[in-house]
Amino acid sequence: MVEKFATVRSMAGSDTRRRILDTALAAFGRDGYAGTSLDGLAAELGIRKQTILYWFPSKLDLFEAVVDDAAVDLADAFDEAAAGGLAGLDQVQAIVDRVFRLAVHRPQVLGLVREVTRPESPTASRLGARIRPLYDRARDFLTREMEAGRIRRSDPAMLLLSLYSAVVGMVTELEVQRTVGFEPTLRSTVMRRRELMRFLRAALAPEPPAPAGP
Amino acid sequence: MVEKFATVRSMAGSDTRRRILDTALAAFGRDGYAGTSLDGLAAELGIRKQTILYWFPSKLDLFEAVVDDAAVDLADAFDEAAAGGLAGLDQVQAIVDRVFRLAVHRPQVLGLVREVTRPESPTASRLGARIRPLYDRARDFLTREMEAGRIRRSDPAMLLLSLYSAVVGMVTELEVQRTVGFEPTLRSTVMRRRELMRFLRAALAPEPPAPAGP
DNA sequence: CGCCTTGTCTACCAGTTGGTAGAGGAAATG
DNA sequence: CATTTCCTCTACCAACTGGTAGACAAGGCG
Repeated sequence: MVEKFATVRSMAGSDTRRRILDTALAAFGRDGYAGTSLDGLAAELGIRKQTILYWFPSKLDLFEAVVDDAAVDLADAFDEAAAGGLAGLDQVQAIVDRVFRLAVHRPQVLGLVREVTRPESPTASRLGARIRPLYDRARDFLTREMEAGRIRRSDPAMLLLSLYSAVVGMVTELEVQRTVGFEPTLRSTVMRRRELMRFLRAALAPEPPAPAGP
Repeated sequence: MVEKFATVRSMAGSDTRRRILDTALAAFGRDGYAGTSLDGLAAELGIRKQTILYWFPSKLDLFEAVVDDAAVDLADAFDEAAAGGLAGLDQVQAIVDRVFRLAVHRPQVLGLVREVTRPESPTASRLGARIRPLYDRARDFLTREMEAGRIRRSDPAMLLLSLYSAVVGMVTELEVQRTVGFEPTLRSTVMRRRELMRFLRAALAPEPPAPAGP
């Protein structure tokens, strides 16, 4: 039992596989794991459920494949943002910009992040494991920059968690934002990003050299 | 058709209702709306599903009742935190402290917030509507404090969104935190709160009077 | 040509879903 | 006492769930 995809005998099949992955990403990200049914997914794709089960032996297998797929997108985004070799707040900004770009043209990925980080997610650890290297890199980066005095000193791991919460939240909590009157237009996204960056810059900037007393 | 609970003929019934609400809050917050089944809920409660459907005509009705119930808790928490009549960052801190306290002894409420703010939540607008007054108050507060020079000037609505994201994220993203090595102990919760407050204080503090050049 | 692999389909299945109908016990009310 | 109201239950149900079995068409290959 060797690779099913190495033998590219007919291209039709693996195209179906791709389409299933893409549609499933959107569905899982939108409706959650439990809220997504294979029948519904198949209907959306214009195929039968059994075709899905041909490509992915079970719903859980499909979900895991989707998660792995999305993890690649995320990792790519980070790699790309880190490639510039920037330092301090400029590097942070580059990453935030990149995440927002991802949120604009593949919002499903962020939706999935949200779904998969729920405590009872069926693959709680899976995206986590995929993301772990990114986390380590980010923490090392923060540690380094703190030592270089380009970022306010604090616990790097905790700071990273704050950063993560702020960014993912801002990008993800569409519904809150809608309730509160921000229509999710492209313009408002730009505004949100700019405002978030001001927020983060203020939060991260090292304290000014020597102010007054305590 | 008058109040069902005014006539306290036998207390047994309304106790059942309370128990259903509490257990359902935990279940919806943990597993989401779609991931929660009435049968499962009933089993957890040691009653039959039909008893649930006696008190709440449908699953959706139950969910809405749970949301309304949780909204009261949230509103109370905010009222209590705001009652001190503090100003500036101290008021912000009071609210964060209070939210963390809620997160410790009724974590389900925050889980539900997360579930209900999903774009496809069955009652997307419901908690939103309940929360709207809190939002308005908070924004007015920020606007006032900015004018008083106690909080860094920026778009109050956007700033509030950043704050919201950071706090709810920090309190909610348990799974991320676990993956990354923070066991959700009480001690780590205290640490998280302290670190978040340092983060927020830095982000919110008004810029120092007159620093050097750019 | 006949054979095998690949991909999609129809036909089913057992278990679960939210929900309906109504029996029956307990307690308050007349 | 009989009646009514409140509450929980048993017995169902149609629709949907994820998943299995296997038919069948299309193309590659000897």
